[in-house]
This record gives sequence, C-alpha cells and structure tokens, in this order.
Amino acid sequence: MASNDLLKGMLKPIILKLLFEKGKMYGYEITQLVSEISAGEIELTFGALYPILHKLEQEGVVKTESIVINNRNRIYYSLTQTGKGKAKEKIAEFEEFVQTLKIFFKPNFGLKISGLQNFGGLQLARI
Amino acid sequence: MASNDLLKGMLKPIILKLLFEKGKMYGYEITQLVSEISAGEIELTFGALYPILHKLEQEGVVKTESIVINNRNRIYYSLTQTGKGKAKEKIAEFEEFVQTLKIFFKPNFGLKISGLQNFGGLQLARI
DNA sequence: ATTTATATATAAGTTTCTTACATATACGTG
DNA sequence: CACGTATATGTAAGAAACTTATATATAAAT
Repeated sequence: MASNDLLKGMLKPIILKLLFEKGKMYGYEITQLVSEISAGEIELTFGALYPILHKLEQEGVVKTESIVINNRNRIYYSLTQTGKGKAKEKIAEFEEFVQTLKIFFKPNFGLKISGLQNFGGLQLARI
Repeated sequence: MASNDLLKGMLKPIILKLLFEKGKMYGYEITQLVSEISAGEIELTFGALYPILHKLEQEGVVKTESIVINNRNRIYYSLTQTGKGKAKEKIAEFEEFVQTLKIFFKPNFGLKISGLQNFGGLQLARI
C-alpha cells in the first residue's frame, strides 16, 4: 500500500467520485471498490470512511437508505440533488489538482528553459 | 488555488523532488518555485515549509549551508547522500500514487467491464 | 513614508487520518 | 463444532499535517 500520508485530503473526493458514478453504495462496498480500483494501493479504513460519510450526510451532501440483506443491516449512501452539484465541483477540483501534481515530475517541471524563453517573440509553452 | 485539503501529505514529496532536481534551494525560493510550477495552484506557506525542512534536517535527509546575501541571511538546503536515496524512494512512491489517483477518473475506473471479463481465456487489461 | 518583496521562524489551533476497540451475522473448513 | 474469515457498521484516543496568526529584519520601489 502507498505511504498512507499521501492519502490525506484525497479520501473525500474519491468517495464523492464513486458515489457520483455508481449512484448508491454502502460503506463496506466502498472500501472494497477503492481497494480493487487502486489494486490494493489505497486501503480505506472504516475509521476514516464512516466519519466522512456521517459528515457528508450531516452536511446534506448524501442521503441514506437502510435495508436488511441476509439478516444483516446495510446502509446505502447516495448523493442528494444539491450533493450532486457539490460533488461535481469537488471532482473537478480534484482532477485539476492531479494534473498539477503531474507537472512536478515532468522534465524541467514543464517550465520554460532558462535562456530560451524568447525566439523573436515566440514563447515556449508548457511541455 | 486548489482546495488546500488536497495538499495534505503532498508537500514533503514535492519538496524532496525539487531538492532532488535543483541540487540546493533556500526556503523562500522553494515557495516561489512551487507557486510558479503549479501556476498559483499550490501556495506553500512558511508555516508548513519550515517545520518540514527542519524535520528533514533533523532526520539527516537534508543538510544546510548558511550564507549572507545583500545583508540578508539565506539558508540553503540540499539532500545528504543518504537523503538522496530516501528522496528517490519517496518520489517513486509519489509518482505511483499520482498514477493511482488518475485511475479514479478514467472511464469505468479502468476496471474490467462486467460480463465481458472472459473471452476464451483472454483477460481484459486495465485501460 | 509606506508598501511590497525578500528571508526565516514559532505557536496555537483545526482537520484528517490511524489504530484500537466494540458488536453481530454468515459461511467455509478441518 | 470450533475457528477463522468475510460481511457490516460504528466510536474513541491519539498522532500527524497543515492553517492562521504572529514575530523579526533588511531592501527596493513608489
């Protein structure tokens, strides 16, 4: 598994993305899918997951639906109408952020090469 | 600027990557370069930066060199020999993690399409 | 004279996550 | 039948990382 420190701040947008794509999911299912998608790289623990889900519900971003399957309780989470809008924003922000992160390991960080910035008014763009 | 939450855990690997590429840098310079590279998306605050640098020094990952320029003190940070090895590891981890993050917004999360997993033993790979 | 840029640093507080604990049913295996 | 593993949700204490506010000091620009 990836160094856990790297996860900070990523869990909420990942959960929102999953709910946005899948429509509705229950907690345990989310942990399994995150593990599957990331090929075991990201292990979303319950201690992290449930507080996030509860907070999202409290904020009105997600709503719940409780059903009993095989004598076991299962709580489905889905985005509310307003939650869908917020999720879209967060997902866009997240995607933009990942693009930004990628720049940090491009050759020369995608910056113009010093001394070659200017060729008769031509500007070198980001690689 | 990107939602600051997203930064958590990313600052240390970013700093290590910069030191790895640039050889030596001072604190203020690091904040400026991070801002430039990320086109203002990431603002590395001093309150975050200096504690990280001090901790890295304490761990023997970086060493310092203090000089006076224009009557102002300037402290250069560079990776130690052992620090270079650690930095390489962290950078590799970081890059792998960014690749993992990218999967979360691929169509179908890069997973096999349900019901089409198996074509006479052929396995669909990640997209 | 005042603001902005350069330069380093600490401290209080908040958020976020980890680790450990708590509870309960279902299923497979020796 | 006992035991472990999988399924399912949850709380609480603690650690780690970052934000915000504060402090200090010089140089350059307006």
